[in-house]
Amino acid sequence: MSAVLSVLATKLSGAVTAAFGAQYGVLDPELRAATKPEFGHFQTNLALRLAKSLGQSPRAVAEQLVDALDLTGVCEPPAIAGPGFVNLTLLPSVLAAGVNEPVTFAPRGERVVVDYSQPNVAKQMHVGHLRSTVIGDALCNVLRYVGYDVIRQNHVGDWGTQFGMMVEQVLFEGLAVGALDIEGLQQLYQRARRHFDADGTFVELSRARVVLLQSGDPETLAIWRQMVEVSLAEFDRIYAQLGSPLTRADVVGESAYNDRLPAVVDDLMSAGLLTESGGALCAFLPGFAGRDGSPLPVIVRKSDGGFGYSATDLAAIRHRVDDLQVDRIVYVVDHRQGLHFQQIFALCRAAGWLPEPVPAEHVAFGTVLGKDGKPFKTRDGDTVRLALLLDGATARARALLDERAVLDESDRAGVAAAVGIGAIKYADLSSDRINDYVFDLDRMVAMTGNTGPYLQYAHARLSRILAKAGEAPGLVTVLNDPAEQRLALLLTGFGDTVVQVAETLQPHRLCTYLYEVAAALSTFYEMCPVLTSEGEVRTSRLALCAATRAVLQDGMGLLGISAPNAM
RNA sequence: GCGCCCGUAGCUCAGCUGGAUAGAGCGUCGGACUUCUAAUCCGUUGGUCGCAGGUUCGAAUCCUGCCGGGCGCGCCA
Repeated sequence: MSAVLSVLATKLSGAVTAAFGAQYGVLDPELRAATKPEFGHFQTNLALRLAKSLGQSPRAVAEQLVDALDLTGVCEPPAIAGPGFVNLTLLPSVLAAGVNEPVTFAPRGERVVVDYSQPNVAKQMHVGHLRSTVIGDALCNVLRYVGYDVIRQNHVGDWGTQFGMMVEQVLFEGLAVGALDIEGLQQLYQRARRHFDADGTFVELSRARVVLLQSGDPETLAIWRQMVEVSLAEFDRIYAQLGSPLTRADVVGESAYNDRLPAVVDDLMSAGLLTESGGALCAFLPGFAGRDGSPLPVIVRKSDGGFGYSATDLAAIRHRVDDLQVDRIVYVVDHRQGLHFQQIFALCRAAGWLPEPVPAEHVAFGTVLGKDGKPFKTRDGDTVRLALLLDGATARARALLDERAVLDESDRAGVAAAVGIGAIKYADLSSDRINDYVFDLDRMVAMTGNTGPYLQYAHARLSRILAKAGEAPGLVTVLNDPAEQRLALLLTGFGDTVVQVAETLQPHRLCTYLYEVAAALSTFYEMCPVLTSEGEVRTSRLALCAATRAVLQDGMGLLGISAPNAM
């Protein structure tokens, strides 16, 4: 809570205690942003809440509350309105102090793992990975900002039966894997798949090859490593283009847990949590039922003796809790895996691997759709390559920059990338992640309304003003114009908004907030001349510009969107 | 069949965890550039919050039941 809000909350609680007794003073002061500008800055609904237990009318309660409330030096005299709302309006000086006060968070001494992006070796990254990566980056930034020690984990799909098949196909073709690119790998996979479906002998060889891989056969591992390397190199390029901080150091693929899988089975077995069913080792947990009402298993070890993805996820949780000592685990994975994570979390709790105080959260997100309302694919039904989408957005941004011709040629490429990529990211982040959304470049790059470019434009305007002013900004002291007050009030809410995002893991709340700031800035920009104003007003407005620019820059930074100084 | 999610203006979405006459953008229509970048701003238009009950001072928000849509439900991840 911002300093201003906590002062108000304390005063309100004090007034309630004084007027009605200590038993009511502990209530949530119900401080909310005013619903309309004419109602002031904040409102409290305490009087309505208290009316019943006190056996008095809400307005009578409100009057007593206001009588007991001393807000001298903080607010205008409080006003009672409607059925019993108490409206509070901060003094301009208090509002100014709130803007001047920097937002800082002390380290929490808590560690969080964020598991996200999760592309698959030998497959092109697609829009699903885009969502996970963009949302995951934003959440990492926000969590770190509010004081968490953040560990990124990219749980790359680099292990499993398909690699036995692929290695076998490589040997069959006598292929030099290192010479392939990601597209070549994907085609190799498809050839292997067809081979596997058509040739029984190849099936046997593939299965044997999986065993060789998992038991560490040098030749098999060498080929597998080359496939991983080709894929990681491609992921590195995409992350760089996307502006994601993910690196090789964050990659902890499924293969990393291979050595720990037997222990997962052994320990579950000792704990009496495993049942043999159809040759597979399964955990049946209360509350999970399948299609016909029969118990739904978590398959920990498959009937062929291999480990499934559940075993890997279980091992990962143990590693994170025991070795990384985390206090919170976050998975940014599409919503279709909701049931899977419920089962994994429940099993870990049952096994005692995931202590009660450590929350494990599935940050679910919806599907990216094409304009036809179906999952986003090419006309041929293939997944759309991420690199091409990013190029497309950047090209459109470039076309707009060329048209406007405000930037030098040499600056346009960099800004076009920032704007194009920013547009895609913002479109992904700005509505509640649980919703599906339609990938429509036209709309994203239209750059009008609630879009990334709108925020960037506001920031660029501020950068220009501050550069032209040519002086270090001072402090906000004068807030007379309604446009100034509106902007200042919004700026004081930055810290609270970021905290909310850290709690709910919903980045769109930050988007909504930043859009409101940018819109308020635009109005201020129209109504209040800065450079041509004089004296203290000019100084104060410059400071307000600097504060707004800082919030926009920090906020976009948290979203993973860069803010050019001109566009 | 069971479970999770979604349903708010013509379209795309918010709605701060129960508060005032439900808000933005796009679109429509009408204004504002010799003035800090008009990728902007100001005004206008537009809703039976899927439907029906319930809870209470008060419901888009919480509960129940329906309707419509998406997704998931044993060896893929």
